[in-house]
Order: sequence, then structure tokens, then C-alpha cells
Amino acid sequence: MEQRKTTIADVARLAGVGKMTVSRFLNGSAKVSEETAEKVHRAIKNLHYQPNEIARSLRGLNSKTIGVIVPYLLDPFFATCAHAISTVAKEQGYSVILTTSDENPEIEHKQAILMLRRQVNGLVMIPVAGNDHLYVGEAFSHIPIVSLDRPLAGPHFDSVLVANRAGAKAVVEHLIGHGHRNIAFLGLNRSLYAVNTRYAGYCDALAQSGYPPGPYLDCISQEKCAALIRSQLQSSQPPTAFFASNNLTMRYLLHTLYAERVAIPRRVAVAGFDDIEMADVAHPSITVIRQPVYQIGELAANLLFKRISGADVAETRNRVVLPVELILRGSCGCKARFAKSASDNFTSIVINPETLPEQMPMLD
Amino acid sequence: MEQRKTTIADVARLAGVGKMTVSRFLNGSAKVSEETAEKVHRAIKNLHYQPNEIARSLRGLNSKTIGVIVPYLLDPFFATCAHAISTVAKEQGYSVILTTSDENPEIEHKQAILMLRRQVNGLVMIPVAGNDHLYVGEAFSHIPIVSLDRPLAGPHFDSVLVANRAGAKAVVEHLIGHGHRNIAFLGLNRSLYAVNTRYAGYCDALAQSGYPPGPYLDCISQEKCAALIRSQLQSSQPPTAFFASNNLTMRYLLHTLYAERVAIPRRVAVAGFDDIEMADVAHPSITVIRQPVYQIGELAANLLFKRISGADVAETRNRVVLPVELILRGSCGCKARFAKSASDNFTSIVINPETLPEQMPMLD
DNA sequence: GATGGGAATGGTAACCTTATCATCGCTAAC
DNA sequence: GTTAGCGATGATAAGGTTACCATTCCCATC
Repeated sequence: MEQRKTTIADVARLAGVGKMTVSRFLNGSAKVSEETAEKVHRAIKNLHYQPNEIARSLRGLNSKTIGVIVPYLLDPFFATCAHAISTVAKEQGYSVILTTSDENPEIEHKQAILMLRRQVNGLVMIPVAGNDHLYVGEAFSHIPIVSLDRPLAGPHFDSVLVANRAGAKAVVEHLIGHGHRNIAFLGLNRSLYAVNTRYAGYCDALAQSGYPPGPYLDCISQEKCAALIRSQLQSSQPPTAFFASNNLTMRYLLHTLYAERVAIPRRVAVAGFDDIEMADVAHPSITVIRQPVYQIGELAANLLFKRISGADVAETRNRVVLPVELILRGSCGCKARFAKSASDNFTSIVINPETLPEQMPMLD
Repeated sequence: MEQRKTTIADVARLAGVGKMTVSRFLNGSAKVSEETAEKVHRAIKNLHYQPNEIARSLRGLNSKTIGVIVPYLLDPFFATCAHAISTVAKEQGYSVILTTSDENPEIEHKQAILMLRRQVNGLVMIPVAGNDHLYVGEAFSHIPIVSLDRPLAGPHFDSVLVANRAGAKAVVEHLIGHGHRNIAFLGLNRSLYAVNTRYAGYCDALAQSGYPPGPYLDCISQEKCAALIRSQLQSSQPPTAFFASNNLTMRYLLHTLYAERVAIPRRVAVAGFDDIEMADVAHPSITVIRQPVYQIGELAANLLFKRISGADVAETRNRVVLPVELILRGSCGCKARFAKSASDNFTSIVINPETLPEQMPMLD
């Protein structure tokens, strides 16, 4: 017995007014007399009427919806971005259609098109690595997109990035300052923008001191990564420091070093890019580059809504590169200490991008 | 120059056929001749036509959309659930409208109603603590809801929970087995279902051995929590073990103990509910109850789609209580060792809920 | 040759809302 | 007393799609 939903017509009938009057009452788009308003209000209450946003979207120009595509929600970095975007959207009265691409170009493409069909007013995405994203230029020719964490080509697309290269350079410089010159790099797939850009910064720092790059450990899986680290430790010229280029590789690294009972930082020093949960309570605490994760998502969302409102936004694309922080803790060889509170950032050095935009291998 | 979007009528005109033929071609709802299909296909390609899902939803009975409400995405537990739900929805061809309630009843209410207005076919939610949720019974009288992590009252609502009480009891029993009898409990707001239920299990275990409950530390903030722990340590009868009832309190606990240089497990033993990232590489590794987080989300989504498909689901409500695992690592006093790989679960004991449903303070 | 029936296709209405224009009643101004 | 103007309200159409029914055409059947 699937009864029909109550509509604005039902309300109008019960209140003894026209549909338009009800609509006006709901949207406040024009004045309704005190008396009529009362009648309509009562009718709405009695019928438990809820306006149909679908019909509203169809009629109007605005679905009040944005799409969000992230690779995963399992990674705290992505989850935090998604949270920030969701929060901004809520404040703006927009709903979020969220999906995960699983770092798979086909899924991403399919989901992006689906969002288009759902008439989203804009899209915030972390584009899948190694995809050319030609389709977005075609399909989203009239709908703004903001990418974050990774650049995205397109005439009216904005990107929010961080000082990957400068940050990596700074932390590796710091390791060099501690006397290290054979520093291993833990990375993932080379097609990942962040890894690649950070690798460049790592090379910058070494080159600046006249050293060659150390070994590049491609951490496809935890097992593979552990094996690579172990073989490095047993080589004739073992690295004296490891630089993990993101939170995942840091986890692999620590896992392996703890399991092998390698003393940090006595035998090998450790530093990473991307702060990880527990980095401050690890033993020793971990020196990292911290990204302003929440702000990245927040800024991306704000840029999108600026485009959506169509205000005074130039037709040129924006690329914002945010500074990062070097958080000096114990694993690099610095004197370790424990934070007194969550907001105590240890020794923190702000790293600004050298240049805007970064002179980095980019996809466009 | 905002050109009108191309519609099914444009396609029909260009292909020289009726709208219905195009619709049939798109949906495969009826046969279309080879020749016509070809014409329509070409027209769609030429015009870059994309069907309007909004219009489709308005006409049909099905928006192919579900709503998801979680308190935060910053907590890995919630993020993992959201990821699982998103994945299932994707497989089912559904889109997800996701929002965060920020553990705020008013936001939750508002967002739930908004989803209703957007004609979602179902809702998966982690209900805000301490809210009676009377409104969902009214508003969602014809739309299925599945709650997870926390129970939700309602005639056609399902819930997915875990063996909170039995799990907490098991891990506290284990601590007692190590000789502890003064065990402090780290909790959050008492209105949180999980905390409350786990506290009951903690009391069960102590009572079973004839011991009174230890101090309840209400960890409102990291600072507050640290202060409470410190004062406990300095009391005349300091606890010899700490039980952290969720991942957040565990983080606070470890942070404080490390900062205070308290030897684990020599001076105090530690165990928790909810596995945390890095628990296996912490120093020592942390004994916890692990919840099947991803499966919770997955199961919740599957239950929802069973309701949506309206198949052979009885009108009675389901309450599923999943088993948890006791992962014995070093912090409880057991002989520590390191996992060889991500899938190596150390010593793991499956804890089944004693009874179904749990005999716990529930909201209905 | 007439008829029945199935396959392919088209026309129309409906989904629910809001923009637009029209209407009505009233007051203010001449 | 007429009219302009304004405020409140209503009728209609449009937004893009699909369910439903009608139509057309052709072949098989008697």
C-alpha cells in the first residue's frame, strides 16, 4: 500500500490556496499575507509535507549539490579532505555526492559522468594518478572543478597543492645536516604526483650538497617494502637514513625497523612527508613534514563555491600551493621530547613553496 | 552564454525518431531495431548527450541514491565504515549522499530531512549519541534505515553492532589474568552507546573475580585526560593497568604514558577496545579488541539494499551483533612479538556476543 | 484476400516544482 | 468618479524523463 507522497498541491488544496502561494510561503520569494501564511503553515504541519528537492532541481537551475571524488576514505589524508569539503558544503546549504575512485581511472570516469548526470553544480576531486583526464574538459565544460593534492589540467579548473618539492627538500636537507649522505627514498608508484614531486625535492637537497640520490625503494606492498628495506640494511653500504615520502610508506618503514630491532635514530635516522597519527608518541617520535590537510580540503571547497557563485572569478585557472611545516622530533637525530598537548607542534618550521606554481613535472 | 543542455528531444530530432525510442535505446527497456539503434547511437555521440538523472528520478520511483550520515570522517573507524558503504553502493549502481553530523543532534536531524527531500531510497547512519531519534520514525516511515555502531529504534530499521560487552569483558579478564585488579577505565561521554556498553563488560569481568570497578576517567579532552591519568599514577593506590575504551582514549593514554616515561607493561599494563593504526608497531605493541570495521559498514549497506529491493525481508527489524577479536600483543604483559606482515594477526581470539541481542542499555 | 498478432515506434500525460504572466481588489491621486 | 498603481494571489507552462496506450507495418495464417 504505497501511498502517494504528499505534494505541494495537497497542501494548497487543504489550505484552500493556490500552489504558488504555498511555494512562495516555502521559499519566501514573495510576500504572503499573515492570515494565508498561517493556513499554509497548518496544512504543511498536518500533512507532514516535505518539499521534493528533485522536482525543485529539475525546475530550477540549481541542484544545490556538489560531487566529491577521492581515491579512498581509508587513508586519513583523503578522509580529512572529504570531511573538510563536506563541512564547507553543509555551511553553504549544499549536499555532497561522494564516491571513491579506488585509484582506478575507469571508476573515476564513470562516477564523474554519473555526477554530471545528477546535475551537480561543481566537483571536487583528487584525480586518479596517471590519467590524462581529457574527458573532464569535454564533459565538464560548463561545470567548475577543483582538484586537490594533485594538479588537473583544464581552463576553468582550480587546483590546491602543497609545497611538496620544497618540503621534501627541507626535510632531506635537515637529514644531511645531521651528517647523513646515503639516504634511501621510500616511494610508491612513480606516476603519483606527490611522490614524484617529493622525489624531486629529495634529489634537490642531495644535489645541493653534491651527493647522488640514494636508492629508490618502490613500496608496492608492505611485504615488498619490508624486503627492500632489509636488503638495504644488509648491503655493503647501508643507508644511514630513510625518507618515507608519504604516510603509508612511513608505516611500512617503522613496522620493518621495529620488527628488525633497528635502533632509531642511532643506527638509521627516519623522516617522512605527511604527519601520521601517533607520530608524536612513537618511540622515538617521528620527524615529518606536516601538510595542512584540513585546510587543503577547506580551501578547495571554498574555491569551488566561489566558481559556483560565479562572482568575480576570472576565467583563468587558479593554482594554489600551500606551505607545509617541518616538525622536528626525535627520529631524525634531534633531541626528542614529547608534546605537552595536541596543539604543541614541537619545533615547527614553515616551508613555503619556492615558486608559485611549483616548477614540477605536472600533468598539463 | 549559457546554452541549454541537450535533451532526449534533441537526440530524437537529430536521429529522426521519437523520444520514446531514444529512451528505450538508453534503458534497453524494449527492443529497438538494429538500424534505429545505430542512428540513435550516432545522434547521442554527436550531441554529447548525457541523460538527466534528476528528471529520471522525478519521473520514476527510484532516485538510485542512498544517504549516509556519520559523526565525522576524521575518525578512522567512521571513515572506514563510510568507505565500505560507498563501495557497496557503487556496486549496486547507487550514488551516495554523504554528510557528517558532527555528533550534533540538530545537524543530524536537519541533514536527515534534507536527504528525505532529496528522495533517497534509504539511509545508513551512525546515530548521534543521546538523541531519541523520534523524528526518524515519523519522517522515514516508508524509507528503510540501517544504523551501525549504535542501535536505533524503529519498526523497519536494522542495526549492525559488535560484541562490545563481551569484548570488553574478555580483554579485562585477560588483564585480570595477568594479576591486575586495580584497572582504570578511560571513557568518553557516558551517553555514547559503545563506551557505556564496554564499561558494562569491564564491570562484568571485575565483578566475576570479585573486584570492584576501578576509576572511570572521563576523557573530555586530551589535556583533561592526561591530567586524570597523571593524578591516578600519583595516587596512593595507583592502577596497575589502564583500559582505553576506544581509539581516541587509547591515543590520549599512550601519549601521556610516553610523555611521563611510564614503563609499559612493567609499571602499568595497557589494553584497549578498537585497533588503532600503529598499534602493532608501537613500543610495545598494544593489546586490543579489534572490530571488523569494514565488514560492519559492508553488512549495514547490504542490509539496506535488501530492504530497498524489498525482497523477502520480514517486516521485523534485524539487529546483527558481530564478533570481535582479542589481539594479544605486548602492552598487556604478554610476550611481545612483531607481526611479519599486515595479515599476521598475532594471537587472535574471536569473541562472540554472549547473547543476541546484547542485554545492554539500549535506546529503545 | 482478409484477419490476427507481434514487433517497432510514436504521442501524450504525468512526476513536482517554480517562473512568468495574468487577475483581482483595493487605495491614492487626479 | 475614474484611473493608476500596488499588493496578494492564481493559472499556466516548462523543466527532462518514462509509463501507458495507440498506431503502424508486415508477415503468418486460414
